[in-house]
Amino acid sequence: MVLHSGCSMSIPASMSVESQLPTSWSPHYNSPDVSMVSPGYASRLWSQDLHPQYWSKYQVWEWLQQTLDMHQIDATSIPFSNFDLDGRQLSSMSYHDFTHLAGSVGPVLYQSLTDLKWSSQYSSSADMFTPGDIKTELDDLPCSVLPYKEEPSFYATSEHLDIKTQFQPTVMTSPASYSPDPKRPHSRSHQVKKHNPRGTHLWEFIRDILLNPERNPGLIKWENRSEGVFRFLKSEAVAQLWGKKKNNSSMTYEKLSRAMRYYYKREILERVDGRRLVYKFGRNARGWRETEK
DNA sequence: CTTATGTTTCCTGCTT
DNA sequence: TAAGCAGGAAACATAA
Repeated sequence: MVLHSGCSMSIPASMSVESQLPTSWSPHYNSPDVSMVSPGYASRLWSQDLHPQYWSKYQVWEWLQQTLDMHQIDATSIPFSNFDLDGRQLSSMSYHDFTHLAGSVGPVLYQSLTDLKWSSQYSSSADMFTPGDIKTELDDLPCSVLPYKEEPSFYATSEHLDIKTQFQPTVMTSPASYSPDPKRPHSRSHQVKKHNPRGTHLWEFIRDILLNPERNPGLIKWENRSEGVFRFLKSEAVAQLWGKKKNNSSMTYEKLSRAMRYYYKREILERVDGRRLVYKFGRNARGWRETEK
């Protein structure tokens, strides 16, 4: 466990699925209401109005996830551990720092951040934004106090992605059109997938859990990492988690699995017969490989 | 308002 | 027997 020490799950042997969930997941948003605006896909953009300077580590991490997603870059392409930073630290990084920490993906991240810094200056009434003296400790609240209730949306993945991803200058196979700017309609030379609220489709949700063994111990497990075969260990718990994300408390594995089966036709998943709770990523699922292509 | 997409919900029947 | 798996149908939610 690399998590905040105070958050160990001290739950009795068998309990409701609720308690099996990684309750340590308690990102804290400064604007509580934001997450409720659109129930389904809450927190569309980690508070657009909040200058990156004030992000917590969690928010930095979430920005990373979303930016990679937006650019269709495999999440394992960069060593997340290099980004265990809060907004203040992140904001002080130079272009060079980014390329150093994220290789070829660095420029994309740098651009994205620069854009966010810029736009947030105008969208928020932030008169301040004095570099250097802000302390973002939102991240370290005792999680026990927080009711596992209406968290923002991304508990599936975590900051401490301690994947074996050695820092490899993985050059994206695709020209990776470096056109950041996730928010401005113009200047998007990159066709963002249609109808994808923010990279939160079921299969992506599952994938992200898989990529975060530390945050989600025992929910889903790789059966064959290189082949993309995985198995649900706590099917109902995963379903509850999914339901929580979609603000649907009546989600069950039965229903979740129906949605999973629809992926066969789209080749996002491949059929694995004979083995219960086992699925396999198909050719149209991206971002799950250790080293993409 | 209309559509397409991506589920969500329910169900019948079969397999482990 | 319980828990999964297969899909068809139809309802829904969201985004464009």
